[in-house]
Amino acid sequence: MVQAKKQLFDSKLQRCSDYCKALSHPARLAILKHLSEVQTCITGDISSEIPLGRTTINQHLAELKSAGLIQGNIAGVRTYYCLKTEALFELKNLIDEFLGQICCNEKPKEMSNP
Amino acid sequence: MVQAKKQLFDSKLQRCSDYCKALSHPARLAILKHLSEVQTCITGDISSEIPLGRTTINQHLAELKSAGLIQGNIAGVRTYYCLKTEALFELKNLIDEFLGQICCNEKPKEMSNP
DNA sequence: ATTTTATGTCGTAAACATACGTCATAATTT
DNA sequence: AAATTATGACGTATGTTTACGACATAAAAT
Repeated sequence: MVQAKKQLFDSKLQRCSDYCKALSHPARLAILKHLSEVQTCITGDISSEIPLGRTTINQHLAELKSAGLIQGNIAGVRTYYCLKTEALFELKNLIDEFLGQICCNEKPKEMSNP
Repeated sequence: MVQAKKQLFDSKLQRCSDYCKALSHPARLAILKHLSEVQTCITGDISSEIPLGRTTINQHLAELKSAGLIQGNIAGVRTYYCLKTEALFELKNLIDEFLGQICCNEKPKEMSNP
């Protein structure tokens, strides 16, 4: 395994990069956006919204699910997907914290510290 | 080209996913973090900080450069790298905007009007 | 002038990601 | 009971990323 080198890094950097990876394809961003608009919907709705084949969408959904950003609830023959807002907040916090550390000050109120 | 399908998506989603892709490896996050701590340094410093071979680091540096997140200034035999803060702010804004749209309200301060 | 140093370029193997077709299956509908 | 529908699982071709060794080159040090 060549990619095992990822394990050598700080676990916070790993989690942050994993979330970023989940966001690293426009189809996945479009899926998240669509889910936020309709709250919940089935796979078929998503694949008719987005210009990719159904199985490709399914693959992207599986990735978002394994990143923890969405969840699927099975109801008979359908699976209803929705956002996992806790994870989206965690992601936001991780990215904000990272960017705050390296550049964009995340807490512009705290002027009184080295 | 299979990946040409990316072109079918909204350009803002594309830019956002491209930035996220640049952040999708812990080595690249570690490089950005190191650069923020030392302001500027040469390739060799980075590859002794980070547990990967020099050419691998070079590859990651090239990716960060092509994403516009860092720049390298040649001085004799050395190349001094530093962060490009404008790009980091743009990245922050894009991600904040995206996450704000889908979940985490991005402007909790603005209760009235600009 | 020769050696050392810092970096970039090229090649490449292995692993992963992307995109989709086909098949299997289980719940509805007819 | 048979047909339809929605989805997941599997296979696979092509493309991309990751990781690194080997070589090239140009500046600096000796």
